[in-house]
Amino acid sequence: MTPFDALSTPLARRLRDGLDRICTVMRADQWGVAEESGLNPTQAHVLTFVAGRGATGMRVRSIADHLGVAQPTATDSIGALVRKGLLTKVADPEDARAVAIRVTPAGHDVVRGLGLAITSAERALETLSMKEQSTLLGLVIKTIRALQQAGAIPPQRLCVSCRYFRAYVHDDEDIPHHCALVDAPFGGRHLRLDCPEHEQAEPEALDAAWKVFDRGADDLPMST
Amino acid sequence: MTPFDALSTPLARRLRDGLDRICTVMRADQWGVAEESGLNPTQAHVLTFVAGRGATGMRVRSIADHLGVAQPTATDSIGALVRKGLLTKVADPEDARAVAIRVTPAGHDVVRGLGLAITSAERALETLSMKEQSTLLGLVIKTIRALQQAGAIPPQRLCVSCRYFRAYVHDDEDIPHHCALVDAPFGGRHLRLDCPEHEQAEPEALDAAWKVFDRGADDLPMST
DNA sequence: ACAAAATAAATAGGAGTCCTATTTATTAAA
DNA sequence: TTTAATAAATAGGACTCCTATTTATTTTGT
Repeated sequence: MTPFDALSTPLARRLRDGLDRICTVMRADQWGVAEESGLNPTQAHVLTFVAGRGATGMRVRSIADHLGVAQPTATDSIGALVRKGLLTKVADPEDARAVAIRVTPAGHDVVRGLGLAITSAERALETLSMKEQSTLLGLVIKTIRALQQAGAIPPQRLCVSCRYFRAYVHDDEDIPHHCALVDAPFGGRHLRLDCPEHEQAEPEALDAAWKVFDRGADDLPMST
Repeated sequence: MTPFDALSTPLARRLRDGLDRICTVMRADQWGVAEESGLNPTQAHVLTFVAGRGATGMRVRSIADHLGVAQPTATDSIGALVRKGLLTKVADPEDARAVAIRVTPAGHDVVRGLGLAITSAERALETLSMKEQSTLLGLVIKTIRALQQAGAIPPQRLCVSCRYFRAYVHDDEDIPHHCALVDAPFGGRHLRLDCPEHEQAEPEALDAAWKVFDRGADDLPMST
């Protein structure tokens, strides 16, 4: 039918390479943003991660896993942040081998500053239509799920893997989902990738939820 | 209607953060792949970039721009690759200030090896349906265009910006586009992000092509 | 033609990433 | 309890990545 099927690189490969291009920009963006706070991208990443989760203190290991780097690398970056007074390390009461890493007040200030920046990647994504953005979000979430299932990244706090999530339970196609925690309907464009209120659903429930989500997103009839 | 519109982070921001998660995996992937060849991700990136374009020799500046790093950083990495015998630097005949950087035969061998690896990101993308992958490709391309227009990345050799590209000229919805260079129809799933045969279209033609592409991808009638 | 401005790349200098391998504690298991 | 597994730190080394500056050329404006 067309010679392209045979000749071109596999679709998934091209997709990966395309995402890689976007990643390049994001790295460069991050230097710009982080630098204003006297940090580099890795430090900024560590700091915001701990700020987002570590009210009670994070372990070195989970920080390393989240960043996708070796544990000594995380130790390095945490050290740099401790030196700058943005993180503290205290003994973990539950395990004498471990440390609990927390953000200092100064650290929280920096995190706030980092959050204000709008990067060129974000601006580029804003040029897509709402519908496109929301489609893209769905596809990104599915990709993250696959990565999670493959063990390539630690579990994320996704709406779709939450016990309070109910996929496609409303007729309104604009906001077909429901969050049982706040007891409100919402739509694909509202799906979160890292919800603080997330509570992991049971495996069977999770499977079922994903199935509904998969079916719904692809080719749902346009009404009811 | 739903409290989520008011409460949640902007869609583009969540999208960026989601892509960021995928980037993290890709960085980690790249360590694994590159390391087998005795390289690190940056070196692998430089090497494949030069191999893909630099038959006649690349400038330090374009390599730096492609990687999104400062020029001295590119000098560093090029130096590491020259030391390893994978790149060579020769005086540029057109400009005595510049150098032409080329891949050595040993370098080409390494590039071949790098290309064989299948990363976990690629595998994750393969779990999406063909339709989803091809939708995602379209959205990635649009995002790259926006980044290009904002000057955040140098021009890519995209089908859609090529003078041989004809968007939506065929009735067959599976392969609606046409490449005038090879004179064959092809579909969204075949779109390239870095085609060696690419020739930049004139600005007005480009605008027109993008317009057709934009309209087509979003909500084209299902037949004819 | 010629000083001034712009450009190509290298250098200097320094903080910090990132790795593997190993060591030091502590906790869990056989 | 030995033995294993785990949490984190250390050691050591190659390189990334930055800003600022320097050294050559080219390009421009007069």
